[in-house]
Amino acid sequence: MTLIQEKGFEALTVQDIIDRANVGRATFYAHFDSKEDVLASGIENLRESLKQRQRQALSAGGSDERLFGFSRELFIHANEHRTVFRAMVGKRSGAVVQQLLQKMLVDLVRDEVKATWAGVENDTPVEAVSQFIGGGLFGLLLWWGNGKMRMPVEEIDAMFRRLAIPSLRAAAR
Amino acid sequence: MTLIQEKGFEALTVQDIIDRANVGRATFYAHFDSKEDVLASGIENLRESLKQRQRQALSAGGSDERLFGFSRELFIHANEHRTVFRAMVGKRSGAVVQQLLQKMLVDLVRDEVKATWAGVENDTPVEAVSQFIGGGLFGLLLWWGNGKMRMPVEEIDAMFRRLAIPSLRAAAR
DNA sequence: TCGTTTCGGAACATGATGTTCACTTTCTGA
DNA sequence: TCAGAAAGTGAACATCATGTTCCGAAACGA
Repeated sequence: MTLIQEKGFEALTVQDIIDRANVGRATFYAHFDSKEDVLASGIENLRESLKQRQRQALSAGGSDERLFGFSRELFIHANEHRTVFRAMVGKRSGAVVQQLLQKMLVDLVRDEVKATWAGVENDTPVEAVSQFIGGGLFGLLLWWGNGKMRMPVEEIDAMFRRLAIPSLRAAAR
Repeated sequence: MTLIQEKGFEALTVQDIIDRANVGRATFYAHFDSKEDVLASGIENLRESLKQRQRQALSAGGSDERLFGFSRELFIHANEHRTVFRAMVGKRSGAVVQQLLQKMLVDLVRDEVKATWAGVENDTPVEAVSQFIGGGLFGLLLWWGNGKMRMPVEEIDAMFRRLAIPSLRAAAR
């Protein structure tokens, strides 16, 4: 994470990593296939952390107002770790990071959609809605993160919910 | 494009390009900075082509039903060039291509949002809505394209409109 | 403590990148 | 038509990142 903040993920090299980690080259390749692989397991941690928060939010709320309640946790999380977050999401880190992050978001959204649509009739496949809302959320997150992030968490989250929930409602029939 | 279909963009090398193009190495670097640069100008062509279609759609329609009318053109376009499209968007081509494509889509959406929101009061910045809807559209497009694309153009387009238009409506106030 | 597993790091093969250079081809306009 | 300008050619090169291999050192565990 420190290294990503310093040079961005794109410019990062395996040599940088093993130097910083005081680890031999062979050792690195015994554990990871590539720097992308390292990133993937890093993202896996993030996913777990968000999942945790999502579960909390779901069990705490439950009312209709908590639809996509995890989004608030997401924005809070991004805001708390804004230095790392902006390094990951910024121009210098490149598209690979973003792809992994988006996939993670879509997964989170899918769980939510599945949960709230249990037994509901609908015209639109769960997967399509998840891709749409997940993609939209990620777009919003990127925009927020690449700006100066001076918009408060509550506001960007409200914005997302104002955009996403009508979509979800409209897709269910 | 042919080369991307063969090996995907990621695996493509400058050597491949200049061999296929019967061009000297020095000549290549006299015109482009990198293979990404080549891709960027390729995408620029695509953007022009879509812009063209968008203008046609806007002038032809104009009614409320034509909101995001360009999306139909987009899906048609993707479907017509499905071989190239799937090569560009597929796993093998990697995240750089996708990033460029998404940026292009968000630009298209932004124009549309700006046009339909001229003078309308709204709670949500144009940019946020554009990022959300553009991101969602791209997510949908990826999902459609990476599947077998056996869902008809009309259907995926209807799906997008069913998801996006309520968002747009809800964001305007 | 001894055998097994893991680590360290140098060395190496491979392959892509981007630049330079001497040379050839193509273009252009008087 | 032709001479000078502009653009293209491809070999050669320096540089750099990747991923593998190997052997000695260290850590582990029963």
